[in-house]
Amino acid sequence: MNETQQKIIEATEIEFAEMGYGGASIREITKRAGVNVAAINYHFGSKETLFKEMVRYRIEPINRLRIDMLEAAQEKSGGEPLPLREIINFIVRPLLTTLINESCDDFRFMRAIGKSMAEERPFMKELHRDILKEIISKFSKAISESLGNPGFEKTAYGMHFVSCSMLGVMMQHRRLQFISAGQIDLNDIDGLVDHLVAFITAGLQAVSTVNTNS
Amino acid sequence: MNETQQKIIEATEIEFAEMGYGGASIREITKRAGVNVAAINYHFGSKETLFKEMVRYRIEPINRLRIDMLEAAQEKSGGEPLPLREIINFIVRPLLTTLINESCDDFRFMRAIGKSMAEERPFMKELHRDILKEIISKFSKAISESLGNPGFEKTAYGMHFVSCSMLGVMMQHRRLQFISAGQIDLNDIDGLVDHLVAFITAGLQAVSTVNTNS
DNA sequence: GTCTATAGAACGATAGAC
DNA sequence: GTCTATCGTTCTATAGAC
Repeated sequence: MNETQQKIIEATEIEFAEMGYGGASIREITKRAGVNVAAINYHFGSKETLFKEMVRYRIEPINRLRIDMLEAAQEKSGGEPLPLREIINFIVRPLLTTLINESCDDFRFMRAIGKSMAEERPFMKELHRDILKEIISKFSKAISESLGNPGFEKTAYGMHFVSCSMLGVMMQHRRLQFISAGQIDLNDIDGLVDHLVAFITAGLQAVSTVNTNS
Repeated sequence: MNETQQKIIEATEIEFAEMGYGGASIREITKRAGVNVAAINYHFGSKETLFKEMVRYRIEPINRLRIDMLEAAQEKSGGEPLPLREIINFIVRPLLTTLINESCDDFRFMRAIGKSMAEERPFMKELHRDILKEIISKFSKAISESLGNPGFEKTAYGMHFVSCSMLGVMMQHRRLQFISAGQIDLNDIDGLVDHLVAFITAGLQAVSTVNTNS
């Protein structure tokens, strides 16, 4: 990827995070990137493929990291189920350490990826289904085993809430500053990861043992 | 609100849920509602005020319910802190029972409200700040007391994760069907509420006692 | 590979007839 | 209150000069 393409991707992230897919225009993106209007169609083919490229470009390294960490730990444990907290850490930490980057103080990586996951346009839903397939199957198996196979329904609710929490955290990150009256540093990755891992781990354990009266 | 306005609001919810604010056009909305293009500007003034009206129209009854339930329980307890699970139930149950309506099988209420909360346009952020002010202050006080006042940072992280989880659940509701391979009924409000309340309550308790090494 | 110019369609909003 | 017609703008995409 050359310098022009990098500048376009960066401008796309900002524009997408702020305006959504429908509100982001290639004219604004090229203006922000300081390149010509025709550059997007030349380098990426269309608005749609530009946004798909941008999402892949950010998500795929994260998922590779997650799977590597999970498989390394599984190999080391010799087939024994891993502690739940460790698995959740493999999901959360690569995401937040990659997407919160101090050199980018607007958190545009996070916000853009969050927006893309909330996007209902078919081409985006297909993209995410494709990107998340492997990670969902591997992690839900590991989590289910760690919880002692609590059953299909509880595992499904649990996995759902895990992904919902992370989506919310990505989309709403800057609200932490508002909600904490400025006392929490948005760049404190370890603080956020530690608290979020604790939240999700305990939540998941509770879901797997919830007593439904039905 | 007359019949024409109702039809416009309903069409706006669908269009907004699927396309976002930037992608939704008043032409598509009026076409879907079966009314004339000029009807939106006549009845609502502009695209912006139409979307604001729609959000208020759905959220305000929910927040009134939540606050009534909280204050009734507080009066009954005579100033004693309420059990955490009960408070979380007051936040979650009115939201999901109001937004999941069997007569509306596309879950457009939920998805539209979720999208509106993820919207970064200033007029939407202001609207939500205004709508959520009272509820955040009352519930964060109740939650903090119920947890034994764990300190500012932990309360802030906790409240943040509560709202993030609910936002994700609103936006991603239909993924439950995919993630459960069709085994979970999307209209099973009690099942969803029971599991989500368990998840959030346990998560919040864990956050309030997390041991950060910093 | 980068530009200008423009085609062709869709946009929000409104004026004015009925 | 509801319509048609239309203004002025902006959109994605591309053709063709350099």
